[in-house]
Amino acid sequence: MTLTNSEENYLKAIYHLSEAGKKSVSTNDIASSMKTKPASVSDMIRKLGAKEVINYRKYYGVQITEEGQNYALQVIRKHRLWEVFLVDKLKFNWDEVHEVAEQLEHVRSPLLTQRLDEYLNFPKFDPHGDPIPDEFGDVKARPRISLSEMEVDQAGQIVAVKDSSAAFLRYLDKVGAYIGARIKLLDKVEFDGSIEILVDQKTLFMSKDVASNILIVVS
Amino acid sequence: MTLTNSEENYLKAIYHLSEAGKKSVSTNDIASSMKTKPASVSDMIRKLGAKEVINYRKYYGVQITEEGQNYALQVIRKHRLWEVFLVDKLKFNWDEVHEVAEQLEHVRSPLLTQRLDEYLNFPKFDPHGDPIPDEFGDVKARPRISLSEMEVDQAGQIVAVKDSSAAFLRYLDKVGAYIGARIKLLDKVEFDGSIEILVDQKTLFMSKDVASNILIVVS
DNA sequence: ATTAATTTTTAGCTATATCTAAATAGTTAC
DNA sequence: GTAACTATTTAGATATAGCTAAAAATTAAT
Ligand SMILES: [Mn+2]
Ligand SMILES: [Mn+2]
Ligand SMILES: [Mn+2]
Ligand SMILES: [Mn+2]
Repeated sequence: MTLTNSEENYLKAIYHLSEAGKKSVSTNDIASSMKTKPASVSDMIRKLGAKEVINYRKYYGVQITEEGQNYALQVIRKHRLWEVFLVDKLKFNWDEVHEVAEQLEHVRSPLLTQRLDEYLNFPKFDPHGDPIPDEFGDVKARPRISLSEMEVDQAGQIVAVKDSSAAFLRYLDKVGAYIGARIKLLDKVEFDGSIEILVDQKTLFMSKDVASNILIVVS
Repeated sequence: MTLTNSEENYLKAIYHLSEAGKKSVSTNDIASSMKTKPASVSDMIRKLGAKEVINYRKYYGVQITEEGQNYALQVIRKHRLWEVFLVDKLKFNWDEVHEVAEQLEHVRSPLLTQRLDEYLNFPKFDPHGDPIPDEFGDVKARPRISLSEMEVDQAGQIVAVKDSSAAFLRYLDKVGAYIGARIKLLDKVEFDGSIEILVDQKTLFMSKDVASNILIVVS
């Protein structure tokens, strides 16, 4: 069973919105995440339903099937492996990789995916800290919380970002926040949720909005 | 100006059939080279004409324009760079790369192409011996003749193959012919054009059909 | 110079992927 | 429990890319 590039993009969006198959997903949510119109989504989910990668009951949203999850995970695997390739081998900055990976993830060649994985030394995480599914679709899950959920005096390590947009990532570069950095929450302003953290002997202030897009493993 | 993937594939075919813009190309030739029908080609060349990458006069075939040649050369450049990547870095055999490169050549990212070129150390030829255009579309041309055109006792070096099909390349692997091999023509059968050559102290017999798909620089 | 053969184009159909506008189903508020 | 609002689907367009069958133009043969 094969999907078109566009079908793969929709399926991937549905997988992410469903939080790995846990929730059902609405037409409007798919439309806004894909930047298309609800009418286009209605057409597409009918097709994805026919191909049995989602269960679709008119007016009641969609659930991704087991088969759909496996398919989505293979696309995500390719996306993240290419991102690692671009950063590790071609010296792309982490804010330059997403769009290119959006294209590369659709290249169809199981041999290519396997060899790329090998060449990159079987990486477990992409440049944004997201886990890379293995060839069977298995993902190493870590218990992560967002920086905005931490308590004052708690320490931990930045392990991922929720937002992979160039604007956000360049801001993190500028202030000196990066995947792997050890941090400690120094202060939290109750009024607006903005925080003060310690990173590499430096004090950093950030808004709640920024903090909520940084993921931490507490330790 | 951007072309769709399908338009890029047609333009590349037209470029190759025209021998780098030297000849005009017929609808039927494009159709057979693209494995589509003449009716589909008529539609496509009308579109390519509108985008001014070819000159098209109904019933009189097409000529690729200057702009069309530059565009085609950039696609060819990407195709061949990816082939080098697959063979040099991912240990693909030379008969496994063409189909994958057909997909990768359409990835749109000037930065990717430039960095890939750099990463591969600015290769001048692909795994089949075809020259890789530089970023300006300039190609290093070498005076090559086919093995079937050589004279008895002439010596030279295999520099490229005309046919990149897996079947042909695996046959060459089996008999021990490869790009870079020094050869000498020992004998030629007038009746059917079949030949006998010396490669690495070994004598090899091959049909005219095979010999005409092997390109030589005489020396 | 006609006629015949070949090549090319056009007409009309299918499939994908998108859109806007209109219709309809479902949900919420009173 | 009906009215109002919101979400979703359907209808009808447009654009791409392919096909077959029929028409038209070019080229070749007599
Ligand atoms: Mn990404
Ligand atoms: Mn994509
Ligand atoms: Mn291609
Ligand atoms: Mn090649």
